[in-house]
Amino acid sequence: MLGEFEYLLITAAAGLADKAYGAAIREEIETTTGRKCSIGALYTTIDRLETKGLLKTWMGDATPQRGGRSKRMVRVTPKGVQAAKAFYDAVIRVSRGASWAANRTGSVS
Amino acid sequence: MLGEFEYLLITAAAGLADKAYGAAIREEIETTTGRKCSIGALYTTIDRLETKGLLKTWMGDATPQRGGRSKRMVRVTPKGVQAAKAFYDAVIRVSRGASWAANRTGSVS
DNA sequence: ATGATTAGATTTACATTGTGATACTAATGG
DNA sequence: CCATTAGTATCACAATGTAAATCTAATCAT
Repeated sequence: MLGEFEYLLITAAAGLADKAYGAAIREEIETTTGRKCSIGALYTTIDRLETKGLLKTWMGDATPQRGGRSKRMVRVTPKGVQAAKAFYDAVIRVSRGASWAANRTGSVS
Repeated sequence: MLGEFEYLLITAAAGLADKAYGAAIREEIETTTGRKCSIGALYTTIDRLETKGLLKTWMGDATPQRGGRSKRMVRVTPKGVQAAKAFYDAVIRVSRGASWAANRTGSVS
């Protein structure tokens, strides 16, 4: 099963689509969660997810800005999407009936 | 932030209410998730959550059955409920827009 | 009453995941 | 040609997740 931060990372990367690369993903995570995302957390997790085949990464070209360095681009693989879905479904299913979860019927309006 | 298994455990315990004790929680987790819950995972996590103040436990009396041993009863503290809610909300918020998440508006039917 | 059986809890050791701190790399601007 | 800067890489450690084996005491059958 995915860890919680792994899920966050995959979700952020998926949302950024072809604009997904290390620093941008970090930015995204920080804005959507409101909490700090350390550099270490980011790249070690990217590495691990790539090893597991849930992400694919490659070096893109540099930002044409002062200091712009070659970016590590990220793409979520089908297997990654599947794992994310499994995580999400598990949380929803388990939470059914919990007082803190919106009392959903399972059907969507 | 809570880990994923910690969330599972709190949710199961909350659902069982005053019938929540080690073995029952384990049973609950296995049926709602469909995956094995090892003994070690269970009690070490209970210990950790208690240390963090998210659970309170005490020894109850034995089941009046052959081998019935004193049960370790579990109650989720207000702080525990709060942590679970935070975890749940974080997952929902972050997943907004993800292809694998049901496209919910935030309102509930 | 005594040993086998059994529900349940505990412990230990290790694997996986999460995180801060620090260092590296190369392009740009002056 | 060096200071600055966007971005990546690495390291060491903390927190979480898990399997396997063991302990405990109440009941049952004899």
